[in-house]
Amino acid sequence: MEYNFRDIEKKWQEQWKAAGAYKVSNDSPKPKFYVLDMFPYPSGAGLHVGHPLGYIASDIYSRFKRLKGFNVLHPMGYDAFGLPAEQYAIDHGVHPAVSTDKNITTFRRQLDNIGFCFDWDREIRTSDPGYYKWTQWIFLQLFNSWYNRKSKKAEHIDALVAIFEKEGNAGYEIPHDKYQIAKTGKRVFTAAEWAGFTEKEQQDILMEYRLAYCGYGEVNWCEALGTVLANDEVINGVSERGGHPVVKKKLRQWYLRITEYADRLLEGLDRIEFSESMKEMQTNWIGKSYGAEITFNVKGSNETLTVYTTRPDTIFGVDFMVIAPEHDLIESITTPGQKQQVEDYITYVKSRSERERMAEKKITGTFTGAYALNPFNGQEIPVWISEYVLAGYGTGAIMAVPCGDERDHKFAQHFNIPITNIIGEHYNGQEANPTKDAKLENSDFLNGMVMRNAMEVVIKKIEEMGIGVRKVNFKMRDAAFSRQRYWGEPFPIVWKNGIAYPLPESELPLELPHVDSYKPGPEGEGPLANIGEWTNRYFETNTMPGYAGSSWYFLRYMDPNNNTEFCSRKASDYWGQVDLYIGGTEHAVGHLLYSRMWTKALFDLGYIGHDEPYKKLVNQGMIQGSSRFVYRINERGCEHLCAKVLGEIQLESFDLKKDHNGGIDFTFFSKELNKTIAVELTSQSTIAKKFESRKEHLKADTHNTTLIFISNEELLAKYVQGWDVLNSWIKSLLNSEKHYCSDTLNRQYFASESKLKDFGAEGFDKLHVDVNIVDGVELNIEALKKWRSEYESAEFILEDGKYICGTEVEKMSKRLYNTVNPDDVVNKYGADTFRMYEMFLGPVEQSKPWETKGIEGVHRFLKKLWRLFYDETKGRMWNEEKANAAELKVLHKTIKKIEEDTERFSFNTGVSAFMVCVNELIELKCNKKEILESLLILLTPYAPHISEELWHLLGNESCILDAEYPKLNQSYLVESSKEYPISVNGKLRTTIEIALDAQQDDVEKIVLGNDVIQKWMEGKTHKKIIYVKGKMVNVVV
RNA sequence: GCGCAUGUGGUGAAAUUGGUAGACACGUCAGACUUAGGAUCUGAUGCCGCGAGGUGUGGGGGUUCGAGUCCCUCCAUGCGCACCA
Repeated sequence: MEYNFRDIEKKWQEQWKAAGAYKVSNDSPKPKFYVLDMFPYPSGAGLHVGHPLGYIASDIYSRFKRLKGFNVLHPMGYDAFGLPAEQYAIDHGVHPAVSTDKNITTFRRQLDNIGFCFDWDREIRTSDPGYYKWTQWIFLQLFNSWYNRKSKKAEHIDALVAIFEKEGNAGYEIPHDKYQIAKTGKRVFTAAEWAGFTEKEQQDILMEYRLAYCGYGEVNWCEALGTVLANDEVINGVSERGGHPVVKKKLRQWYLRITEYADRLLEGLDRIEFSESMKEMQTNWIGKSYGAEITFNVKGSNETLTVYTTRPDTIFGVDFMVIAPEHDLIESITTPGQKQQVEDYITYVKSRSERERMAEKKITGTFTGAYALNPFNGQEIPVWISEYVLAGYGTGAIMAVPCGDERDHKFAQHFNIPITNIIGEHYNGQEANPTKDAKLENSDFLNGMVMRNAMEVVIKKIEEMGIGVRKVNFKMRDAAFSRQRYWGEPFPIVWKNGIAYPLPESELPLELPHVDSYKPGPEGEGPLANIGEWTNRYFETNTMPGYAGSSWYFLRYMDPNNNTEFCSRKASDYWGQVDLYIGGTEHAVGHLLYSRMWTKALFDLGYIGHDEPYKKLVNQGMIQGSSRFVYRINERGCEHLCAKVLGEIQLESFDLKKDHNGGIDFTFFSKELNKTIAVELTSQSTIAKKFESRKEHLKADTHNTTLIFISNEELLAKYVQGWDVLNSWIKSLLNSEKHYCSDTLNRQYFASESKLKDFGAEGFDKLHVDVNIVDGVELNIEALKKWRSEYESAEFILEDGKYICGTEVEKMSKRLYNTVNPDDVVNKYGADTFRMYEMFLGPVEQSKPWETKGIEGVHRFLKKLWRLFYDETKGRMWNEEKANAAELKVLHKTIKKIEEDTERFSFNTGVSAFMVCVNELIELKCNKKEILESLLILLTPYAPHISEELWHLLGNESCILDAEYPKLNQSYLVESSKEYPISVNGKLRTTIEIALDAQQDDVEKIVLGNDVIQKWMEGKTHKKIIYVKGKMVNVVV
């Protein structure tokens, strides 16, 4: 009886499905455990081996917890709205719903192949109206809420209206600190004023408070494509597709007021188990800083310039100001002399994406001609514009202190702005020093004060003088929450007279209408603006962004079929937080912040009982592709090769030179033969024509020229036969009296990696080939010929009879032909092998390239395990004898290791522990059911199919998925002595077996009595002996 | 540019708390069995050296009896940076 994984896996997958083995109930006496994978987007390319990495990890953990007696929720679904489907629709005319559906079917089939324990009855899709009804509903809750800074939580907007009616907004500042009420030009109003506002005026004000609000924002607008582009679709100011110019354009956008939650998002990080780096990324993204806003007068103007600084202590080191190119003040303060320059600069900046502006190493900027005045000493400070200052952060203006800030320093050096040193010897004149511990100099009333302490003094002073305020700032901006696209959730909003009215709940879901074209609407609006029945009803034409549906999906899994609520309070109270969330770091600051904010808002409004969605986060690394390349020899390669041969022939009587007039590659004059030899290399397809026309030229020739026209193809054909063949062939052509013109097949030549040196650095084209037709690095030539018809007649320049490909680690992507389909791997080795191999590759958190080499080892392990039970020739191996101490020790060592490793997500070492265990049992010739049965339970989370099969073959009737996890018995593991490593001066010299309960004195005697140690001590006496019980001994001499 | 992560044999990696570096596999080499082997089994395998021994965790420096692990610094690679999801 052999290990027939195909039958076994098929059989159990069917039986588990029929028995509803993965069905999870919301009602169980067992403790709950919620394991979640990050929401996948079902791309058209299907799953590649990189995708399941995290799913396998979470599946193992889920099954482990289930065996440990938990009621485990482990659901799966699809983040089904998204740009790729829409782009596909634009290119191919297929409705995104249709292509998405198809993609999901493929995804599902591929997932099923791997044997996951998902409860598919709970599947959700964000594009399903039954789902997005609730996305829209939550949006309405956000729209109908405001953030009360006093109670520090979201509340219904009606409560705010009641406050306004009673007392105006004096106690509740408008969140956006620059906003002024259009009618009054002020930020504050009384109850009476409120009552006097029109509905529109009232609604405009309320919009400034809502958690989901409508405003205006700059986007990357591409006129030629008629669409808005993502930052990474813009390269060097032009669109990635088509290379059309891209400019900034203000468009009406929806936003989420996530900034109101900045402090709570920071605070919440202390209560959740994310990696430190993840918390750090979120903290940096939120970017809370403490400082001051200081207002400067502008010389000869009524305008004032307000800057935000985190270092008010450096106020006397300010040598210039830098304002963002979008800054409102530019127009009014720019002097006539600088106007043209400023305008040119702004035009340049408009073409640049924010990313480019921040990444730019080149220093750019221009002077406005204006001067700000230092409020303390009246010093004139030139005001510059530069792209490194972003309008959205702080006040969009900074005071530059070159001696303390690297970027300011570079800017000052570049534009020759004199630098004031306020930190004495801490500044070396070469580079900035951002210290806070220097004593201030050149700083008026601050002189002699340590910078750190001076901050507080300055802030107090500027507040006294009324020229500034203490200010906490956040780098985080409100989250843009709309897209000018089709394939997303429609907003349940109706616009009437410029007022946004929420659709009543009873009209949800507002379904996405059918469109015939996915082209953008007028003025940068989305495709929905093209639909009459949509615009006639004044519906919002923007749609929600990709992260809308994924911001709350973990709640829907708890209660996926609820038609009356997004998730019942009973269900969310039972399941609570996601106990384990597995996914990539790429979501660090997007999805993971947004979903945390949504959770907090829903918590504030009383819909759920917890305010952090994910208790523990494990980041899975990416599986990268290991690309393979073939090298096609090109024209330059042939020339290089020919030159090499000609050089080697070393015909002294020939004078090698380039013929510049005739376009001939090589021209020789032979004194001996008294003739000129012209060697031309060209491709077979054009050689005959060139040869004839050259012959025509020769009629008037006085140099007695012999033409040698060699095609690239023939040159390479000779090269393939060997260097000597090529060499003597060319020699014979040169010595011949006759003209020569190649006549061979037109074909491509590919050179194996080590042959490339004959063709020069640019003599070949590097082409991706499908990794699936390469065995390791050796190309399957026949498969390549079949892969592309153009390669059918290709020739290969081999090394040792093989074609060796080049390799490179890249992102795994269809485009790079380096994807490996899990279906193929599962088909060849089985799901159990695939699961264990993915884990065996290395720690889940780490990124690594996929290599199929090595999977044999894992497959071999499963076969070895199988042979402990059944042997192909000997039949049944297992017996019911009593286990001895050695066997029990192996088992319990394994129980301990597997439990620990699984619990800490160290699945790779877990797999090796199984291997060690099986190796040791084979060594002990142990086939005892008592041992093997427990081992199977341990193995179930990793390799469920083989475990279930053998479990039943041992005579069990029940399902192994709910078996009782073996209990560790420490007493089997107790040791009495240990082989200690003994070092002399830190260098390992020998090992000695010493009892574990030995005391310092005993150990010293034993060690000093050892011959090897005596030898290494070289007669010297020991200074001390370090003895760490159970670890090691070190003799210091 | 800013932020984060990662660098250990020919390869994937292990070393959980500062305590025997390279577990477990792949590959390679040698051997056994076999009509056969892309099956199975046995042994060897970081590097240098015949050996004694030396040396070795990206480079340089430091702390320590002892550093892959801690600190400083430099280098390389990968990921993210707000409309990809």
